[in-house]
Amino acid sequence: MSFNKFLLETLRARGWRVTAARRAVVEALARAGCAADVQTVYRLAKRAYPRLGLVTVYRTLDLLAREGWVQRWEEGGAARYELDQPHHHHLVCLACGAVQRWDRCPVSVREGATLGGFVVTGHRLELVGYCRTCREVVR
Amino acid sequence: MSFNKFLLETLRARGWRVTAARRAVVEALARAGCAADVQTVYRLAKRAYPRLGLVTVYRTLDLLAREGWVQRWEEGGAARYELDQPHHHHLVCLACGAVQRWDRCPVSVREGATLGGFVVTGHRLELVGYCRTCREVVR
DNA sequence: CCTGAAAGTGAAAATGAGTTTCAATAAGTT
DNA sequence: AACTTATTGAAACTCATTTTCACTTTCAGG
Repeated sequence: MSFNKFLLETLRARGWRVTAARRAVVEALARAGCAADVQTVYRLAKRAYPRLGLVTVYRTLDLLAREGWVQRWEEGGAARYELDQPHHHHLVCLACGAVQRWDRCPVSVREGATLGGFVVTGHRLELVGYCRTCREVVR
Repeated sequence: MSFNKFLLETLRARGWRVTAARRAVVEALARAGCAADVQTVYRLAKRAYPRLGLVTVYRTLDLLAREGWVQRWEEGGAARYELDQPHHHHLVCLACGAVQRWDRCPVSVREGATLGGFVVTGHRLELVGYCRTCREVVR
């Protein structure tokens, strides 16, 4: 809970208002864990603050992304968000679509590297394959 | 042109019909190069086969992806496709959205590796940053 | 070469994620 | 408490993608 408070207070310090809707979204995001889609965040947040609108979830996630508190990425036609945690990647199951977090980084290109004029500021890696369950079921 | 023929004949051998629409899409895809969006493929293919419908482009790209001839990935709300070429990755510019192909692979996890029950069959890597042009303009 | 069953097609309508608009509401300053 | 202005929710909208369905084409078998 302390992290959420810090996040919200930092937002306030930067001139944004701290509202019930934003509090609910931040809390939902923290509970949702890795790579939650908008609907999941919406459902969780609405539990704590029933008159929350979906639009506000989009707006808040966008705000948090622009302020650097969450990462945004796309998978299967819908965006996913997660609180900006220590550098990690994702294991995406081709059969069931489940996303697992994986804490190692097997990418040898570091921030600031220049590749023929292109300056690298970061990277996104997804390892695709089959999760333990689907591995047995499929094929 | 020979590659396209091979692709189409292989499809036929697997029981799919080779149609004018599919020929046009495959040719467009070959011309489009790296990471073409659906609209680009559609525009190119329609030149060769004017009564082509957009729906058929979606369907054909989907077929080719399922048959393993093209890679599909998502970026900025619209899917991109490209003929499955030798393993490579993409440099995505945060400012202008341009996508460049990059032929090296800095990922040390190989196919077949098992990570706590998850079997890796492949990976997708995007290096994000600023292209030569935007690097000078932005900031 | 014909022919017919089944696959494939295009147009239009439907879906669904995400965005915009706008009048009403609430945060935080005075 | 009053006031200014950011924020909100609902509804309408946009745009990529999918579905439906009546019509067309492919190609295996004659």
